[in-house]
Amino acid sequence: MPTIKDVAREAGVSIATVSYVLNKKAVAVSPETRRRVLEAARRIGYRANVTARNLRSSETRLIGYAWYEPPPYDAPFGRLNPILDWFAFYLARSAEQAGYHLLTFTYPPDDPTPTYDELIRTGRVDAFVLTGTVDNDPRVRFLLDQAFPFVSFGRSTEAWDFPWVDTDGRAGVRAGVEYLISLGHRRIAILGWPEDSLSGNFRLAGYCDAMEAAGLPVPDGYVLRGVHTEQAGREAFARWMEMPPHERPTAIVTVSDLMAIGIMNEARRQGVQVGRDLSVIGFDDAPMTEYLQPALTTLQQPIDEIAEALITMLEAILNKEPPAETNVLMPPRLIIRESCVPPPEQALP
Amino acid sequence: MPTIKDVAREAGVSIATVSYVLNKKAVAVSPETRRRVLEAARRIGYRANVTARNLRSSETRLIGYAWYEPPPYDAPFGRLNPILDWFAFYLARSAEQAGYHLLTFTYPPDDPTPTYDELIRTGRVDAFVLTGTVDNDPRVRFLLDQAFPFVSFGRSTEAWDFPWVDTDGRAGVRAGVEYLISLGHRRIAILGWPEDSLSGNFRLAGYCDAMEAAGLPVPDGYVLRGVHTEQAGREAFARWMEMPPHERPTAIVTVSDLMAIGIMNEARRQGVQVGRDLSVIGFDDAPMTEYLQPALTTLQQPIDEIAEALITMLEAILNKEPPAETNVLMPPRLIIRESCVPPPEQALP
DNA sequence: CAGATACATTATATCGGTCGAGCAACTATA
DNA sequence: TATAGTTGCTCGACCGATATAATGTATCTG
Repeated sequence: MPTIKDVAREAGVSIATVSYVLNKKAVAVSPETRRRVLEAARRIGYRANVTARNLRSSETRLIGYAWYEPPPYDAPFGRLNPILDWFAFYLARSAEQAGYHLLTFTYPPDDPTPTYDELIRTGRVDAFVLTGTVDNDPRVRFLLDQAFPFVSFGRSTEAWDFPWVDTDGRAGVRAGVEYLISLGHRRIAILGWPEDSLSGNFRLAGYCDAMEAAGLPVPDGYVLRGVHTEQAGREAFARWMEMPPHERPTAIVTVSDLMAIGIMNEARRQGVQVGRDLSVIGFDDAPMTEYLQPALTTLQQPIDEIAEALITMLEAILNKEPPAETNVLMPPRLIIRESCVPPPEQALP
Repeated sequence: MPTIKDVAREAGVSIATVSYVLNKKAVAVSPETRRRVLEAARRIGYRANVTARNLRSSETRLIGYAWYEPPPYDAPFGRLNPILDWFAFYLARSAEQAGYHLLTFTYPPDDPTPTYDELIRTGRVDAFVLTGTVDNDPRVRFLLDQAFPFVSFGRSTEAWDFPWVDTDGRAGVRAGVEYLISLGHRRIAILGWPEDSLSGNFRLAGYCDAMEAAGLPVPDGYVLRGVHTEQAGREAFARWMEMPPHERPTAIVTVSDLMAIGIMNEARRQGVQVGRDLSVIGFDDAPMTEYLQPALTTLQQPIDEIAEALITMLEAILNKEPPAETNVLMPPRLIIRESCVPPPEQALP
């Protein structure tokens, strides 16, 4: 590969001049010299070596992004992560527009900090983007502690002040419930995540908002919680079916497509036809959900916009400018498909 | 961050000695000095700066891996890429074990070479891993031309000699068809990809292998082709339903889960019950396919092993050792679920 | 015409490592 | 005892950029 020396020799100037011309800094260079340098650089196909540049400027122009460690390959429910693959794509693209690249790495799920620590100490990256943050997240704690630049897709412990962008699950679920209400539903139930799930609780709050605003009752048993599995969806549906017909929900909101699928599957097994007798809303717009029978109405996270907002935020931080905003909520998009219909005349069979 | 100078000062030796100790090179260092250096490095938490090391050794320890450019976010069928997200994870993990990291980047789908060229010329990466290679792939051509190190998940033009690992789609589909034959099927059809698809043709060849080996006829109309959409699956099924009942296939093999879903959806629409009246096999084991009704029997690509094999290959290439093998086929795993059953007594309704 | 000023360009230190060459001090050999 | 070889460590070039300080040259001023 040609170096700056080759360009200098070719153009008959010093390497400093070449550097000035190519970096268009505020140093006077005669038009003739500039032309000669540019021409020489073009001719020999010169491109500045990033490693050398990075060493000099003590940066890397690399943003660390960790994959989730998936459960063992054949674990049930293990291979469902419908959002993050695309998120990484949009993140990479936004980063490139800002002159950065993504360095993707993995870490053992039990203890992430040594991996982050090593990347910091060896000067591998300039910053991190976190995903899937939870309450009391050890990565957030560690990076805050180290005062190392990062942004996060997702919130964490409320008292911690750090830059994040998150899907507004509360507003999203609220919009979903309002949509059901607009279809005529009054008996709407929700299947959430366990109580220790931050985002699960936000989404649940959105349900409560909408029900309260519409003056609809939330009877005992309408709010169920379960882990992120298809099985949990089946079980929740079975529980609702145990209620007397005139008390059963006519519509169900969930916090994930996977759980919505469980509900749909169990409903079919029990002879309840989703999209006719029952309405269901998922969350995530996972691949394939549009091909379910009926196609699933769901809340799509605006991961493209989230990625862009995160990079904008990170850029400001790395340039030591004050970021415009450091806590951004993005409303999900309600993707209307076939699984929601007006409630049937009489209660469920 | 502490540098090698800090360690040298702390230990009372020269930076060269520190370097020798820490890199355990074959240079004589007294046990006492070694101890002092190690102790000093430990005490101040020294880790060698990778940028400096890389500049000196003119390498980056980074492997470039490009994402597919997905179609616009809301394009139909656009967000289906069930394999590559996990592949990237396994690739990153294998790379880390070999002392490398993954640099992920994107490129405009119409012209990938400038992006690859830029990464090469700026010395951003040491090598590339390609995925989704096609016949006459411009990236393969370009990298071969530049003699830049790379390995590929997937084959390309047969005459080109380059290192690749691929799923043995032929063996996989053959195994799938043999499984159907073992269930008692004799009228087995296949839905493949258009003729210009390399992997589609390999998979089709596996179908022919199995049918021929079992002495089963392949009547006109049993081999259909279509693009990678759910719609293509629906259309293929409709075509088969136009055949006289006693000629219709009792089992269908496909080259992708998405097309299998199309077949299942159209079958349901026409009152044919998959998993009772008809057997269907997919390809990929996409997320969610296990929750379809019936759960889809499919061929799972061993992407974890493929990623590992690719990195092993690449490591040898980068160390300028002759790689053990440069063309490796990995058989897919047949994931048996509910969509395949013995053929019904009489022909399809 | 000396001296100041602006402009254009170059020399060189620097970033933080690696590694070949070289130098003491000590041991082995003739 | 002189020479050669070994061991243990240091010096300094080098990787390829960037940026500061210095230098050379032309122009302007008094």
